[in-house]
Amino acid sequence: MDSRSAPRALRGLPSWLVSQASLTAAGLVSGQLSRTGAHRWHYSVLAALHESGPASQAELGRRVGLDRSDVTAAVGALASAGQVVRETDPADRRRNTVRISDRGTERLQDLDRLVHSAQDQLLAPLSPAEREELVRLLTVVVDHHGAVG
Amino acid sequence: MDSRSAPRALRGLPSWLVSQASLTAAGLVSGQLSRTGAHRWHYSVLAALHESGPASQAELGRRVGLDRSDVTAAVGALASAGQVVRETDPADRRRNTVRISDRGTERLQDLDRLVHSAQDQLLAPLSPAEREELVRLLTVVVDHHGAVG
DNA sequence: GACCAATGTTGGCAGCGCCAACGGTAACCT
DNA sequence: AGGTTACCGTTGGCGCTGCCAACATTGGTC
Repeated sequence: MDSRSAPRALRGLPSWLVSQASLTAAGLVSGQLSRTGAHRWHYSVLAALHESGPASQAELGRRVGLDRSDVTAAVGALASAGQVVRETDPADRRRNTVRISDRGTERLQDLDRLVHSAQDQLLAPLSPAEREELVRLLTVVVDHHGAVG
Repeated sequence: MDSRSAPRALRGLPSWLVSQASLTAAGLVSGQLSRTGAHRWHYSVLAALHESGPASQAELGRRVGLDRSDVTAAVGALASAGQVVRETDPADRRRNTVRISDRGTERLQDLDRLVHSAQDQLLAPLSPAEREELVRLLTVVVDHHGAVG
């Protein structure tokens, strides 16, 4: 589609713009990650583990905004690939403690490069100052609804 | 989820922010529209027809960024509800000319109110100037990829 | 001990964007 | 005229996402 031909009623709509932007963003990120056969939650989960340390699956889901059921699948896949270790927490046998492995850390660095290059593609038409401002505004919006709604 | 607890690696990612924002935006819009049993493409299609006049389904799809197959379903539903009239173009019998009906125009006004109130909810934490700037930045990004990619 | 809450897992659902294929129609071109 | 190419609408399907319901297990609470 040539988005510039879209109705002004849509083009002026923040929800429509953000949805279109999200679509192209997802395409760019997936495009980059697919070069190594990775998916988006791959990166999210590894990044969360690397940054905030081991966690239960439920906790992990809260961090990155994934449903428990989806975390189960994600962690399962990562564990099969040896990028993550899953063992039941002896202190609370309901929990599975998940921690990132060395291989997972290496993997994360690869994905990091790919994801960031996708960001450059996405924000290509914006100046550095504009990119910063966009991130700021989106953060305000997301935080507001993450906390309130 | 409390998005403020998300890993900084994700929180700083434009693609992640835009995806989260899109998700809440879609939720807000759907929430509003669901009060009248409408969907998002309902509004898109009616708005496009109202603004740019009758069009074939393919043309309609190009305008609002919908696949031909999805336009078929959307127009079908709108036609059953009497909000749109679909008749084969005598000048080119491949085409279905779709035009908005009076009932469709009324309907559009209702949806317009609902959609705009959802925008207010979405942008609640932003000042008018910030809202304008966000729309501008998103428009630049969307236009760039709509034209290039 | 009885009750409630949290966890992980499985299975399913709906929306969205996308693609493939088909039959019907139109335009082009030699 | 015929053949090729391209467009159109329709149907059916696929994959990804986010979500919810159920269940069994385990922990905490009264």
